[in-house]
Amino acid sequence: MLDIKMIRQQPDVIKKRLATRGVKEETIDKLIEKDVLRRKLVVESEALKQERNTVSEAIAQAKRNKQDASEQIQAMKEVGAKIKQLDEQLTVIKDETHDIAARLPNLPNPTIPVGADEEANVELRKVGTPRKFDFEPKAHWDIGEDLDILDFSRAAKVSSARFVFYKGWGARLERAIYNFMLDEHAKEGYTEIIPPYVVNHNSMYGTGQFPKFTEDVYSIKDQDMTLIPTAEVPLTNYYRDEVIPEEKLPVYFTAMSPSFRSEAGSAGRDTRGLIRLHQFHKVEMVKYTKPENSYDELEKMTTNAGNIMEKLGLPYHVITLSTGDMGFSAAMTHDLEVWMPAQDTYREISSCSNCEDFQARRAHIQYRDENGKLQFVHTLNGSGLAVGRTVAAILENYQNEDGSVTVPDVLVPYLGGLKKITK
RNA sequence: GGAGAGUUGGCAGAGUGGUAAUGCACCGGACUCGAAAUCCGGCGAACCGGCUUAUACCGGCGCGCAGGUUCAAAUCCUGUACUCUCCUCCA
Repeated sequence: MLDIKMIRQQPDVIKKRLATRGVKEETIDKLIEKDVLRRKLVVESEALKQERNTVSEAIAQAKRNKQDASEQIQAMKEVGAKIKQLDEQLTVIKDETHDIAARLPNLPNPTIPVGADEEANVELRKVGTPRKFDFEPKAHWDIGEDLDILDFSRAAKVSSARFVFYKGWGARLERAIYNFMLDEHAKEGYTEIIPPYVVNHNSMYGTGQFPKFTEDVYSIKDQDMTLIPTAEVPLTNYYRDEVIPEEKLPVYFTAMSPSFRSEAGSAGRDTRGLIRLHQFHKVEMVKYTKPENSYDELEKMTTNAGNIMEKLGLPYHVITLSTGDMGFSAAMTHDLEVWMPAQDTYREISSCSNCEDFQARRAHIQYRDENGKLQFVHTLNGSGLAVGRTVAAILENYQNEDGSVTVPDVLVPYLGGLKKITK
């Protein structure tokens, strides 16, 4: 949520910056127009309420003195009716204002590339060198099915397309990977959390998924319950409606959780393999920081995600997303993309974002500064990493010509000493 | 699933229709070499608006949330969320 006072004070600046994210100027004009009307109604209503309070006090006084107050009571009846009418108008205009404001994306950080889509993203750095294969590398879904460690067709039978059974060493590999990731994050000072995987509407609103993106998630019918699309939701809402003691900041959380996504609108994309499923595991990192530290913390978080890949020996690069490619709540996002040999390209495996005070404002997450004033914290979130995509990357990058897959050294202890997955 | 109790500042806690006590904490002052104790005064109810460069000031709102009754609601009525206790069930 953006600060309405800021929009009121510098509408042109806001329009210009939000235009880079596809927000029309008319939307802001409409918002401001409604805000003007809202404040006009507030002033009118409050003036009448003040009168009512004053006269009511006089009525109370008269009653105590056993005097007649019927004239004043009669007058207040009319005032009361007028107030009711104004407040009804006010409720409508408030809802309308909120509907617009709640759907405005965050202001992009001024330093990020401006562009309509991923074409404008900028590569920050490249880490590791893609391996040269002296045979034709197979896609991870073929490797997984040949080794009988991934089963997509039975998942389609039991559930639907875009689900998978991990089996045997496949399941074991998935578990090894997220245990490894959680252990690494613990070393960096993140507190491990196992959050609820189902959350209420307020939580979805707090992180910015609702009201705009209800189509992208699975909600339970007739209940205020939604399957989390990412652990970011419970982790960031942990401190919703709270004032965090200053000395606790920054707060670092990490959690492994399933993520559920309806993938509405992505029909036909990544239809095979582990890349785009309705349910996948992800190790998430979330931070609450003071405003002045949030960008340093974003760099650190991006490094934390990158370190996982380096330890796993996976080549990757880091990009900064352009204004048009960024998620709704983010002010700046670094994506980490892992090298996928069979597709001969980099694919997103992590996304680290600084939301500044956008989510904190929605979710009312504050701290008291040295002057005792309430300030919104900054919130950050990042994947560290998407586990299914990590499995895919390992299968493809570590495959051997005979169809076996070498286990990355750091995972060997997590797989009971196994060094190679074979048939 | 059934029954009951509860939800009021940072914390504790009073308030059965007349417009949110009190204590602790916090801030200021007195006393003191200084501190503690004591005394005096004050702030403080996530918020919104007016006037402002900003404070200050003024007003509204505000007693879990949403409605209703009333000139007037923490208080009465309806619905609902959550917490706790007991019963039932359960990994």
